[in-house]
Amino acid sequence: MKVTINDVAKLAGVSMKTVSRVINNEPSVRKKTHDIVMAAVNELNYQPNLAARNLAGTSSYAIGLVYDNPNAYYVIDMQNGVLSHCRKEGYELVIHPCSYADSTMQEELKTMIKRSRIAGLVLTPPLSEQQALIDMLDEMGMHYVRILSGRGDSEQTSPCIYVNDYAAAYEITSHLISLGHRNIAFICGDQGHKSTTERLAGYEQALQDHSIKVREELIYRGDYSFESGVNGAKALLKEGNRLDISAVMGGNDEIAAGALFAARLMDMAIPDELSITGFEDSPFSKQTWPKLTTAHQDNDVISQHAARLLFSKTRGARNQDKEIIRTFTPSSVMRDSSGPLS
Amino acid sequence: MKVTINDVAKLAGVSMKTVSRVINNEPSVRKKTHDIVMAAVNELNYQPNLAARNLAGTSSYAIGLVYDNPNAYYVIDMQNGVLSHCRKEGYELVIHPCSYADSTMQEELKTMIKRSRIAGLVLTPPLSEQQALIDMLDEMGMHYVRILSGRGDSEQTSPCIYVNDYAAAYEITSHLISLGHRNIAFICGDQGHKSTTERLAGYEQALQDHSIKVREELIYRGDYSFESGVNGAKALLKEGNRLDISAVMGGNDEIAAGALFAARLMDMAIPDELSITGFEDSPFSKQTWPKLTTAHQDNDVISQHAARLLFSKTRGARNQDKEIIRTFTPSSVMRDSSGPLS
DNA sequence: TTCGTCTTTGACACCGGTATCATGAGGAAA
DNA sequence: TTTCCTCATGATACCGGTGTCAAAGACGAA
Repeated sequence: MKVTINDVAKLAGVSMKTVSRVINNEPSVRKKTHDIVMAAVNELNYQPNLAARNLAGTSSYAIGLVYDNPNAYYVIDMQNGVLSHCRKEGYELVIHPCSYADSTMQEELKTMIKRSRIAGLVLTPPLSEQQALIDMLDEMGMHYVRILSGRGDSEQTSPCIYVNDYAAAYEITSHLISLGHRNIAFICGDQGHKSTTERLAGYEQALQDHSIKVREELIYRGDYSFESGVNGAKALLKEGNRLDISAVMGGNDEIAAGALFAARLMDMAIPDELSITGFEDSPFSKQTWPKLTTAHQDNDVISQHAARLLFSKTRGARNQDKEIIRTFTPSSVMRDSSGPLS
Repeated sequence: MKVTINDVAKLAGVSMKTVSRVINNEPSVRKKTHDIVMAAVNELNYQPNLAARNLAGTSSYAIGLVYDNPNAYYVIDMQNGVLSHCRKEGYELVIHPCSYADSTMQEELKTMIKRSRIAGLVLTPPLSEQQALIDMLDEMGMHYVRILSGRGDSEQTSPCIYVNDYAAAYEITSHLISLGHRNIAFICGDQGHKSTTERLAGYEQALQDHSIKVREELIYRGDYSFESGVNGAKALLKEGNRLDISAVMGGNDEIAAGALFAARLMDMAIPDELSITGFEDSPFSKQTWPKLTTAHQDNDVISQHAARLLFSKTRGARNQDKEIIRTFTPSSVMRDSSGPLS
């Protein structure tokens, strides 16, 4: 029933160590031997036992994906990207959802790492921003790759993948300005998240570069939820406020969808009376009415890159230290929820 | 740095086998010994190495979640439910997304099972309906729990969790009828999926029970996508069709959202001119305008139950064979997309 | 006290690979 | 041909637990 390395060795007429060498692509194996062994591997349909490898080897064949993100689409994208790389390399993926507000989170993560002998971690925001967590991992000597909101200008010593939310927000804001908008409101996501700060910063910089004053009363601080979008839009657009808002930028698509909902409640025509934009290009941003203008970030590519980076650190110390840091900039997608100032 | 069972044994002054007995809750360990060992375990913060356990033991400490479902919310719910149980029991979860249309799917799954020494599987629809897959698992002697669309009336020998889509569709249809609707259209999801058949059957039965003839031309066969909802609604509501449709039931929320979008394109007021209903109660069904009437299925509970069922099969053969089958019936949630016939 | 029986504990092989180091084979230089 | 060196291969310990079976201990009855 189950085929072990010994069965392969016997069939190939070599020692098990040679089989081990072949399946691990180690050097010093004669081409001919290699072929004989591979033939045996294929004939028996041999699959190395992960548990045995993890137990015997110095580094394990499992990596972890740690996240605290309510966005199902985001999580799935991350998983799929990392997983596709794992399969290619014969690794296992251990997913670890957790809550960054939970005080036992660090201990639980530590436990998970010890139990499963994790070789490396992919950290997604906002966990990737938690210094205490990073310190713990450094102390443990764990390998990790962080996905962060940022501009990639800092000199990191650990591998990072930056998502340039600043530039994306700058672009969207500029777009709105080019459409004639001057009174542009911004509904922020969770306070304390780097993405919130970065997106807001991009927005402010774009305004300033176009000589538009940043007005604090146009900034609503909420969280990354639909409800926050509804409430933010209601508060900003309330009659009597006289803020003259002609465009609302949402911190993400959910917020934008909420703003859309609120606008509908207030009988405002989108985009004629009000432009609304989102962030992240979630699938549902194409399913709202009207379809959302937003910023597309390629989570598939990002997560695959993260996995690749992690493997290059984990495996041989070959081609290391180059391209430890990489920056992805989301690109704006113009759809129907934004239009010229009327 | 890393604590092994031997360290614990040494500290407790017993043999490693005794420690093994204690952490596995085996019988025949004196209370006093048990306490001494546990004290040592806690003091050293010992975590048994999963790889070693998997390698040495007869059954492993990993289960798999197999799915082929484009709905991110659904997948996340399933994962979380199963995962919460896994953590409780000290198991690892191996997620295995795959495509049921892919001819290599079965081989890949087999490979995964062999590599990771999976103790059991949770199968979600539509994979859980594939007889060839089930046969393969039976042949391998794998444990599995299936989540299926069905009414739980068949005499299954393997553990199943039924989601009674039939009853849910019946309920929603009846609701629409009670609102005065007579010409109710139905936009189906993927052909060949059990949920499609069941939901359609519930719809038809409800019509018949209210002496309304089932009209084939009111049934649009598409798939579980937003686009399908758009196209279906367009086709059904096309001017000149003269079908007199006053309500459209979507096979799931995405279809319903698509129908909503199409209605908007055609300038139809919802629910005044047309009622629309969905299925599944995805988060975005609360975020459309108007909010969708739909059927809520408790995926958290379902997936937790699936995991529990699997563990009871995997572990000791203690309390087995009772409640191999369980049926959950989604409950309808009335929101704003459905209203009385005007 | 002594014996038999049941309970508790320990010694040791084993799971299926990897790591280390020794050994054998083959080729170039002397 | 012999010597030396390098490359290819194999023998064996080991990773950290579990399973088996035998030994030791506890306890009641004779």
